[in-house]
Amino acid sequence: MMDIQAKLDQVNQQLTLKNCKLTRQREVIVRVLLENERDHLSAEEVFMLVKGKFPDIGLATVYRTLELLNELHIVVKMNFGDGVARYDLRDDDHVHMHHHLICADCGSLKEIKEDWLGELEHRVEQEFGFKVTDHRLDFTGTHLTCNLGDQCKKKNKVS
Amino acid sequence: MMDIQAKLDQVNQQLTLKNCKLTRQREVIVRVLLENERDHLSAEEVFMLVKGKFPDIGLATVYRTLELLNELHIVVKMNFGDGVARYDLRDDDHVHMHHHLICADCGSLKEIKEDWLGELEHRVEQEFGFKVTDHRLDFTGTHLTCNLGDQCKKKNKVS
DNA sequence: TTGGGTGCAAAGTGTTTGCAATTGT
DNA sequence: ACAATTGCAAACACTTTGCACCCAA
Repeated sequence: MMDIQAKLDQVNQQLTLKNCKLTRQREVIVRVLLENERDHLSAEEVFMLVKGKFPDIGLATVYRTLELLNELHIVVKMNFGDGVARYDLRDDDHVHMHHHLICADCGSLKEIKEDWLGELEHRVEQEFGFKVTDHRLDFTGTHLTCNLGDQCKKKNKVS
Repeated sequence: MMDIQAKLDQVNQQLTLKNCKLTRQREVIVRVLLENERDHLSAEEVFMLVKGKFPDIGLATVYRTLELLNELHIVVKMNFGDGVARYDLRDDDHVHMHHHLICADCGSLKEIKEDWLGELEHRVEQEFGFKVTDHRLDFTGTHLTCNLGDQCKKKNKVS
């Protein structure tokens, strides 16, 4: 996990390359993403969190910034099928997406940080002449110790 | 691949269990899905195709039917991140979803019918105490022989 | 016959866009 | 200074819902 200033410098550098500016709004958004690396925040959630630090921000700015950060490969835009896009800061050392365990009972989401697909990607390249640049692997099911209750997000259940 | 009447009977049987009726609209929708098993149709696409055989159908009926068929596990509802849900008739012999190759150049989508994840699912169960009931595996990249042109759907490109 | 199903139009989502005002470099 | 960026509101695209009428069992 990088420290905040280093990350901001890195972001600023990438923005500059694209003739873009590091505004206060964008800075706050990056900070919020950094402070919530564990979650997969939706634009609306980012908006709420950012509003705490910068009340005048508009939702459109959040969408525009997240889209921009996605193009710069600073965040990954994901979609778990619940109708909202979710955004994650991209690790520098992990080119590939993490895998996910989605609990059908409580809707919770766990990340697996390892990359389990190296071999399969090789196989795809061999058998199908398809050069893989990214992948996505989600498992749906139930974790046996599912603690329904406070954390239960059944309403947000995927698919 | 089942014949049409057999599939309709099977659907009818499942509908009956849920106190639902096999209406003409529902029958036409199932026929359309059966005739386009290779594609991953969106609701709108199903609507267009159904309209050819049953011009008076309403879009809402298509959505309601696809949702119903999804609940009955007759179709799978998928989401490739392009903002539309897509629906596929579920194979009887393949419990799990197929895997997908999504070409970043032309947006085309190829299916891999094999299940490559048996071992990984076992590992998830062991290491995380998570019972997998379904999964999803998509690879993004480019196929070397990408024929841009007629088939190019870049506009619909995922993510 | 009657409860489930339908079409239509209106209402909901989540997201994008046009524009005048504002801001970072 | 001036292009990039912002907030707002309106526009969008996809999907869901309320309701009076309709039809399959």
